[in-house]
Amino acid sequence: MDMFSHAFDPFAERVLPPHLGREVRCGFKALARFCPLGKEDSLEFAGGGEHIVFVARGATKLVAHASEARDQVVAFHFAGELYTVPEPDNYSYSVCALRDCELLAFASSEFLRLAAGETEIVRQLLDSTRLSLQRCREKAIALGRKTAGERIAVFLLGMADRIGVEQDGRISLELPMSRRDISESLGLTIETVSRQLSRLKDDAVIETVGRAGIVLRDRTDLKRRAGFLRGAA
Amino acid sequence: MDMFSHAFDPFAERVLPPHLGREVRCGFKALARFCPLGKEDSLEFAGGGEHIVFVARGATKLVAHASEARDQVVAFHFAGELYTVPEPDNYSYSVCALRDCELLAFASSEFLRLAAGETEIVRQLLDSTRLSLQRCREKAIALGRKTAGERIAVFLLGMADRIGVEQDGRISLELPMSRRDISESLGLTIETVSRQLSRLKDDAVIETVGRAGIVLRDRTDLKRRAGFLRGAA
DNA sequence: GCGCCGCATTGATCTGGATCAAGGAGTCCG
DNA sequence: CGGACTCCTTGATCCAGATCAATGCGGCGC
Repeated sequence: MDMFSHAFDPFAERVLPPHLGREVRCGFKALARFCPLGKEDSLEFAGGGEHIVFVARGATKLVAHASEARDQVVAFHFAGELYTVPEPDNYSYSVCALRDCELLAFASSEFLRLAAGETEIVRQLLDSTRLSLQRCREKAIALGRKTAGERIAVFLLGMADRIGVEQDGRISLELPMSRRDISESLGLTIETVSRQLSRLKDDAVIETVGRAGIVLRDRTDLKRRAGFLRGAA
Repeated sequence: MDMFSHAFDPFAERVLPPHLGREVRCGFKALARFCPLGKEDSLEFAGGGEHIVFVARGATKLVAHASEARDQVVAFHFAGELYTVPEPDNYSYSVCALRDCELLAFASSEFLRLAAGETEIVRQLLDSTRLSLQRCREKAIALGRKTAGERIAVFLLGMADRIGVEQDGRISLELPMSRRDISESLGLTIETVSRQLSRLKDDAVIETVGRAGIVLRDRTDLKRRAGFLRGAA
């Protein structure tokens, strides 16, 4: 089986309903642009227009270019996730591979035209969009009202939920993004990210394993440091 | 005609397709909770679960309670807009009237069940959600990477697009929200908001009319001050 | 139209995180 | 296995915006 089909299958599995007619299915297959990206490679969508991206394999960041040398990471996405890349407006956006990736990219208008009759696909897209909105709102709350320490705690808890693996009672994660990516996601500098992680290590809340590995030693304490009003325990 | 119908009609007009069957239409009418709110009144959704809100008349803020005395305004919404209020998770959310309002509130799960077969309604909801996501991403960029002056400029330009009226060649707006609301939306303090507005007034970029009135005298200059990379002119 | 109240403005000072500046340590490649 | 390069950490200083503290003034009630 070729690489494209290998990437398309998980998309179909996750987004297209099983009973979907052969023509529509082939329509999506024809519309999908297969994008293998090496680590650090970017997808630019210079052609304008909104796009829909599916991560078949790997991990990506969605970056907004606010101005010269001021980028904001809008979201991280992992294998199996579907999301929208905005049409360039006040900012330009690009998708960048955190590690080797296989993506499927669709022009949003075409995707929606194909999906128009298929409620389940529209519903799937709605659910993905709602999840993105949910995460974006939480990010806005963190950026607007949280201290550096709280943002790091929120970030680690979120990553633990998404890519953490339980290992002898502890949650362990392998961060695919650099300190720079984290700082650009949290509205901080790399120095501040580093200092906050060091503090968590000094306070025995986390352990670090090499550059990317993190083990959460005390999740309760981390939640407390996240400064949530609810579920503070 | 009663107040409820008066509020339901604009909802039906905007969200429900014209050919929609009588039963489904009545289903929505039965599901809608009519909420007249006085200025400063809040809708709390203590019952948990996600909700969908339509603003029939008035203007609202969606507020997240980050922690004791630290609220973040997630979004402002005006008449005719449809949006989702998240289920309480790490934060609790409430909808607050900026002035006298008439809202329709729906339990999200029920709304989606009713809409399940109706692609156009799901599509309408998708479009609303995409717009919310778009705005939320721009907010995240502003909160993560922009200075106080830039945030105020972005805010004024955004409000001008949404509620501004052209008046002898100038754009004039009547802000329904207080300085506190603005500061809680932009991740600043009321003092900083006030100082930045004073500076814009001193620099003859805007005029103020009473507490709420703003006239944009030099929109180009304001765009420059917004620090956009694209369309900087 | 006048006086009161609460929001808004303005000023003085403080501070969390940015910026500037060296080192240190993973990791990759030969 | 070693060398070097890049990313990360740590330390010193600075500054935008927060905080603290008085007034100012628009709008509403009487």
